[in-house]
Amino acid sequence: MTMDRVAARAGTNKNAIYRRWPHRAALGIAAYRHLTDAVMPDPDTGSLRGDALAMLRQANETWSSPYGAILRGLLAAAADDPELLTLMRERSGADTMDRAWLTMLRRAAARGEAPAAAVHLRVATTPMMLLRAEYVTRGLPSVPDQVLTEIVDEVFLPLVHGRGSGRRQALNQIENREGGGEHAQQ
Amino acid sequence: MTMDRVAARAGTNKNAIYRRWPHRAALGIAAYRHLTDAVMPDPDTGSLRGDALAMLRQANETWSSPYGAILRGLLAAAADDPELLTLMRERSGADTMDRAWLTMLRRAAARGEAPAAAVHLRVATTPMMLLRAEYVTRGLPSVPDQVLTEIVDEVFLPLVHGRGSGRRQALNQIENREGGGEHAQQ
DNA sequence: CGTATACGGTACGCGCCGTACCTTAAAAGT
DNA sequence: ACTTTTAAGGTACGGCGCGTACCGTATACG
Repeated sequence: MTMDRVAARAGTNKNAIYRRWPHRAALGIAAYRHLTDAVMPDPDTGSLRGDALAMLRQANETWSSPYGAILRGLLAAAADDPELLTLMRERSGADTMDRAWLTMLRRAAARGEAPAAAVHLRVATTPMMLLRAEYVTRGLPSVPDQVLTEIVDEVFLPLVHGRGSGRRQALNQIENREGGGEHAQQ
Repeated sequence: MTMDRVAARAGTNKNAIYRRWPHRAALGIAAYRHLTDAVMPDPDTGSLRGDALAMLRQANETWSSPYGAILRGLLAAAADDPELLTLMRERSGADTMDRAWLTMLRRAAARGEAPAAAVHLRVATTPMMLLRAEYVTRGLPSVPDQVLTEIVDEVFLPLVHGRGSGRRQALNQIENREGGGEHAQQ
């Protein structure tokens, strides 16, 4: 993903590219938008598990594609540039993704498949966060499907059902929060 | 984190550094080891919540330090080099960390604070994975303490208690696995 | 037909990595 | 005490990649 290569691949030279995009990063963001605008179909398979797996599989496929490779490299290059990172996140449709997960949870709650307390942003974003972290720790462009099912079956679904379904942990959390909550920030 | 700067800061020049470490990455790995060897005290606060928070806080502090900044930059630079990444992970004591989380869960299970089914690698690694993903999505340098408590209270503890505590989701998962398990890989 | 705007091409400066060559000081051997 | 081996510091270079400046050329507009 060098500018020279991009230019060569486009049949021209760097100059034409720098006329349209100020930075290398801007080009990457544009590529990302172009990539994400195409897809993201808000799956509705009828079960929470099916929806979650569909989302994860689609995301995994996206990030494994050649575009994804470019994206990952670009993201890595921008790791030390906070403002660039926020720009990428803003324009990347990441919160569109989060909203999709939330509506997915709402549908599940409406079906009685999940407690209402599971409709929570932190819960909704957890699977994608885990997938992202998996990308970071592995060097690989693709995550095996087994990992995706494990994220869903061993973490996401137990988490969804663990929230609000018991009174024991609710009490636990309340009484423990007394001792830990006021550390908030330093 | 340029080699010239490192050399200048060490009061010498690049040459001496390249005599000891073959790559820039090797230097970073050494720095990481030097960093992680010092700490990691396997906290035992008496409650699962306290232990988890202690681990997360300590990790957050570590990654926010100047060393952490170097590490993050280095990790970003190595994002497209799988063999280097595995080398970093092998020598980084990441699985030491995972083991610490597992023993933490075992202690909690022994105290009756968590079901035995919660002693699971995927569960144990989840909080650190979430923290890592938080670092990726934010520009960092540091994650506010509120996020850490949210990871623990909204995800980790419900997840721990959600596993094995109910028979409904167990059945759910079994019957659903019929329809999804054999997708394994493509 | 002259002019303005956009495009293609070459070349350059800067920063950084990694290496090669040279000089100098300390350690080891005789 | 003198020589030789070894380790260290210093300078310079080649390569790569980003971003910019300068130059030539084609197409649109008055």
